[in-house]
Amino acid sequence: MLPSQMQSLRHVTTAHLAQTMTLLSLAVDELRQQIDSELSTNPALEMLEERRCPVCQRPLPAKGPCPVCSCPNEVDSNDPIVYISPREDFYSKGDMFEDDDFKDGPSTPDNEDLPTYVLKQIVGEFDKNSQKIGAFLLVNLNEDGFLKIELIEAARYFNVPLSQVERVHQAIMHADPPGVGARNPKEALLVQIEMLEETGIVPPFVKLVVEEGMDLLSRHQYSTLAKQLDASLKQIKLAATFIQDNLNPYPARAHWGEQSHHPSDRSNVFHQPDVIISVVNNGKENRLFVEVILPLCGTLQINPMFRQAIRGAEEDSRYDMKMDLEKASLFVKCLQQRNHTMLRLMQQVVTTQKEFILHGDKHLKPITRAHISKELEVHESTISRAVANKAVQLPNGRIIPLASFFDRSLNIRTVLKTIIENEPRPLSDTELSGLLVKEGFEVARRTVAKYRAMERILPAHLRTSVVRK
DNA sequence: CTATGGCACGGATT
DNA sequence: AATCCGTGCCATAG
Repeated sequence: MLPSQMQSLRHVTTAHLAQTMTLLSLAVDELRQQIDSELSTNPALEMLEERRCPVCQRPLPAKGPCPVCSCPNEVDSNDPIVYISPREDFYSKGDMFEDDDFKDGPSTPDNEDLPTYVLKQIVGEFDKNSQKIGAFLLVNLNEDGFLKIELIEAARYFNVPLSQVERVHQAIMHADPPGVGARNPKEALLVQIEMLEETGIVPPFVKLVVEEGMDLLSRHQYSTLAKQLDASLKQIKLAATFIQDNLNPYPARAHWGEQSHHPSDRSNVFHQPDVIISVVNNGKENRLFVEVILPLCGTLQINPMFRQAIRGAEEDSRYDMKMDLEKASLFVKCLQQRNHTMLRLMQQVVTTQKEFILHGDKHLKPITRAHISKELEVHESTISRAVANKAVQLPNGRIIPLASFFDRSLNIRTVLKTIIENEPRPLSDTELSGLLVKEGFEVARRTVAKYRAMERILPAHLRTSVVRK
């Protein structure tokens, strides 16, 4: 073997490592870009257009949904299903991933197609029929994101019971952006409040204000409002600022983030999850269904024609072609490795965090990347890369960074929140610390303060005592 | 005097 | 090696 060839080989193997690492740390949209560019520059690569059902492994029809495949394919065990999914747009409407680069700023739901965006989030939960209903509803949104038809109309149109339409409608409103598809600002706000209640503390009276006093609220007549609701002016003002800061009566006008948001907390809003977790309620047991999104609908492979062409090629062009071939197979391998790692990672994470995924923040187990890396027998940095910049969508529609699965204090914080919610008088940090220790969480008084800050909970003397009627 | 927020240090995590 | 996080000490506000 010639030294130059040796060198190129070695070069290739180190490149292999490097590329695997970079691929691993890419999020879906970045990965898609990468694949596209590789595909267009390297003639040795080709894509085999093919979609297989992830569960039953049968090829899918070119079009049409198969989120949870319709062939009942029972593999019963309690283990979560984890698989690599081909591309997430079950409803492909043309190719929305054209060359329209990121030049015109980050993609917001505004320049995406809102109906499609929302639809993608809910298809997993429903059968074909309900999906159609969802699509129908979403098409009939106005520019503010409100539903401009009555639910009954939809029910008549599809000839299904109203309750079914209502279920779909609920799912839509709970998708991102929260409250989309509501029939009026009030409904949107209520949905948002409901969703916030799951994760954070909503000050007293907020709900009541929205329910009873929308018009007064919009006219800033706080004192009247206070009288009417039998609350203090302070409480009403608190509620009002909360509404202004955290809620959005017009869900589709997505100028939601980036305002007075404190530096801590509040994950950036990810619009494209790398992993989607849903529950399959297969009769008896809730089984988790995890898909790692792959921005491809087919298999990447070496073009066999290209191999042949090499043999008949001229001597001088041969070298270049060989390099291309090397690069192509390298890329494919790296991609496989990435998928493999992601798969194992998710398998592990989902298994240990099942409770959290199903039942909320309180059940998050404080796990570290180091721990996972030991389980999987890979280097810590591998896990770090795999976790970084990724987003996962939970069954309830929330999209959170994958890193939150490794939050060391989220569980304590939520316990703290519930304590504060339930104790009738404002407790000082010291008292809270004591209570937490009783629950089995050893935290110093100072730390309680930090957690409070993270959750944007006001200090005791500014907290209004809980409503008592 | 008590309750909190700020700063900074040390150990864990990445 | 760089960063994050819990915690202690101290100053300040109520």
